[in-house]
Amino acid sequence: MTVTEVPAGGVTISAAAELSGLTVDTLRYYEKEGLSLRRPGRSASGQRRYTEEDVRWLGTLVMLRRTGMPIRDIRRFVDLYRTEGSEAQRLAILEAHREHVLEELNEVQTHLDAINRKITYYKELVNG
Amino acid sequence: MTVTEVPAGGVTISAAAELSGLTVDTLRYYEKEGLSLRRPGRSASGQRRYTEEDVRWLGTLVMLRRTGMPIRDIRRFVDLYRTEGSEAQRLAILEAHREHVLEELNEVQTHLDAINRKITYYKELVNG
DNA sequence: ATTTGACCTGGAGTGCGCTCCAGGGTTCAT
DNA sequence: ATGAACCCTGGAGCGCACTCCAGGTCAAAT
Repeated sequence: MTVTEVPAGGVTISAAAELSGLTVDTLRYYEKEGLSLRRPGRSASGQRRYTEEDVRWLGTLVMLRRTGMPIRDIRRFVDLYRTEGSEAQRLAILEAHREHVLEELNEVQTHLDAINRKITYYKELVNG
Repeated sequence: MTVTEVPAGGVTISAAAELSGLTVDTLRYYEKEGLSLRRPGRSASGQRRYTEEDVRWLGTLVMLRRTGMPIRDIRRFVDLYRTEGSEAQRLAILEAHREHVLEELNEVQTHLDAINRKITYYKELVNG
């Protein structure tokens, strides 16, 4: 099932979880924390139904989380998303976040270089 | 003060903290958690004195932590370090960790690409 | 009719990695 | 010799991001 295969009536929370790579619990947690762009609709009996757009938004949340943005900051971003004419601010947040991620990557890369040197050293020690 | 400027008698915990980029509390915490290669020596009055080697080891800890290795795994690594003839196992752990870090970097890079696309989109929206 | 299984809510619990604190001793410049 | 600044220990506390649980509703299959 790909994200484009969301039926008209929307999918259940467990399907949305699978599509997004999150867990059912995490989806409900994110919603509680105000990270949903809009609360997903509900079936007649009160169960969540995620539209394609909802599922795409989950992808955005994953993108931000997995690059290390804290929940608190994502909430600020989402709040802007709900505000008309906030495009410039959203852009600013994304650019600041990108800088942050690049610094992170840089630092990790530096430490990775050190790990590689250590590996080379051990390889010579063990095999050489 | 660089790592090569550690005097013969060793430096205090606060100096070691500055040299390693960790906090005094973290140094004591790591020691408690068994991450010290050897417990640092003590002054006559019982204060820790870090030698140059101690400080270099802190650098190794930082390298592993900042690339995401959990305390628990680092402890296993340190235990091997204290075991003679464990070089092959140490190498294996480092290589496994490198793979893990590379996967991490890859995933973050993928999400970063998505962020960049979003930034481009907003830039056109805002300026264009 | 009842069993199964997915869903619901509110709230408690967990694991991690620190971080802080109380209460006490030591070192050092003035 | 006194006050500020540093160090010690054991243990409590914290922030984060989930994760789990109890107790309940509901729909569909048997």
